[in-house]
Amino acid sequence: MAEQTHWTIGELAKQTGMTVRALHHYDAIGLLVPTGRSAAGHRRYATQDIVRLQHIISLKQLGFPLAEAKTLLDNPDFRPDVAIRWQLQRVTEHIRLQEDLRRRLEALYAAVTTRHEVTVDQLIQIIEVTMMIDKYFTPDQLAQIRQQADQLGPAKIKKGEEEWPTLIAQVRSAMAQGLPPESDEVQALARRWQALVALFTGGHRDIAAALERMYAENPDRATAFGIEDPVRQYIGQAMAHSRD
Amino acid sequence: MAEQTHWTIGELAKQTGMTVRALHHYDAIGLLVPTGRSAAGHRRYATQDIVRLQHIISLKQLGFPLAEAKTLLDNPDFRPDVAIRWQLQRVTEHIRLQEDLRRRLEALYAAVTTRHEVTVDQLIQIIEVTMMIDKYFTPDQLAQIRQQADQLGPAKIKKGEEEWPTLIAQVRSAMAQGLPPESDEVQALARRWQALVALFTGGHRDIAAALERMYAENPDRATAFGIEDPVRQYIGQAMAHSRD
DNA sequence: CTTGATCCTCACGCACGGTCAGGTTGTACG
DNA sequence: CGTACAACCTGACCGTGCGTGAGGATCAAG
Repeated sequence: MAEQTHWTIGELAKQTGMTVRALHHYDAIGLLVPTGRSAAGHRRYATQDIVRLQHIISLKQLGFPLAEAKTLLDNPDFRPDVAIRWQLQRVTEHIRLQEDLRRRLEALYAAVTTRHEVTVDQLIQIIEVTMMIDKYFTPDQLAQIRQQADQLGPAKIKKGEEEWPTLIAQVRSAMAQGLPPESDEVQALARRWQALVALFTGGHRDIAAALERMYAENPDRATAFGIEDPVRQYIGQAMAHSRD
Repeated sequence: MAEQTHWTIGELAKQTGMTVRALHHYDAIGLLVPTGRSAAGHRRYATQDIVRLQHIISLKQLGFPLAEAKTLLDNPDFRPDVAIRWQLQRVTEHIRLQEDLRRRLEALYAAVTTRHEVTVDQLIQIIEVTMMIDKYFTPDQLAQIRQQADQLGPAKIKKGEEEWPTLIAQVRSAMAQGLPPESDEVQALARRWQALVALFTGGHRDIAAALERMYAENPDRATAFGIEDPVRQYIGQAMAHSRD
């Protein structure tokens, strides 16, 4: 019962869990060229080929590209620690990006499931809003906003949201009547406006500023919320006056 | 100064930050076919094309494949929440796999940097050991092992590791003398063996069992550590006897 | 009319094999 | 010795999302 000294490609595949096609590929790119061939051209793998294949599989499982596995295995004077650290950095960076993505998808999923029967157009709207939010607010600020929302609770949030249309209508009406921003009536509206903003921003000045910047730079979005540019500028002047 | 109503491919690319080549590609796969062409065959993009491109970019940033973006944009009656949840699952699963990878790479990096001047062959050895460890121990068990290592501190670990060769040599010598496993001398060795194992396993029976199984199923690895199969079986009998 | 920028259509390349297609060899059985 | 059937061979296209030319036509400005 002599030990087997060479194997066919199918035997090797079965032993190692690779596919025959993969081994063909490794042969084609010079990563694992079998030691011999039979008279009819069938690949014959010897012990050293098996060892090398094990090495290849190990490196592959660590996410190394095949080309780099080849480099490593062909130059024994390579610095493994450098290679590993490099690979580690690649993977870490990749994970960071994917986690950003997951956060966005989760925010999106939450936004979509609170409404029902969302159309694709609405979905795109929501995507663009969440993207924009990521652009204008820092992660810190987002965390503060969430915290403030938790403190308020759903009921108060709903009440606050419902107050907006009324307030905007009143501002628009004041503007139509030609009332100056400094007038007592408009100043009262400006105070209510600021209070409502503070309700959601938790009183953080920087968050309110980022919000203002977002609406200023994206008038379309503001209009979608009911605030046309003139309205925004009008109430902006009134609030600026009250700050003096 | 009339509003522009159509754009060339270059203008669109500059506006949206895409490359001309990408827009060619989207045209080729039918994802974004320009509304018109000039007499000479140059692509002319109209307003609705810009809107659609914005949508495409949004979906792409969420990691949707282009084919799926096409499906979504072409069937307005698609269920967005389903699509998002599906995408979320894909991303989550992907992150999980990448994190497994990172854990392995970190363990590997730690193992490599504690030695110096690691050759590729040694690297492969280490990779195979860490892979095997992941196979035989549950994450829980690995955490317990790490905890035990932290409790011991580097000095005691080193001392324990240095004790192994001596002990193995004594066992081998006892075996060569033909001492039965039940003899007092061998029983003493077995007790020291168990104590040494317990030092690293923190006394957890399941971890010791997994370790035993790992060595039993990978005699090569055991031999590399200095424990040939006969030695392992001999001391195994001695320990089994002492358990009765 | 010339020039330089922009546009067009092929067509290959990348990583890692999956998946046929069409043909040859190896091996076990009768 | 013939016949199956399994296993092997090479060659080629496919998917993902474009990058990167090649080689030629068109556009806008001077």
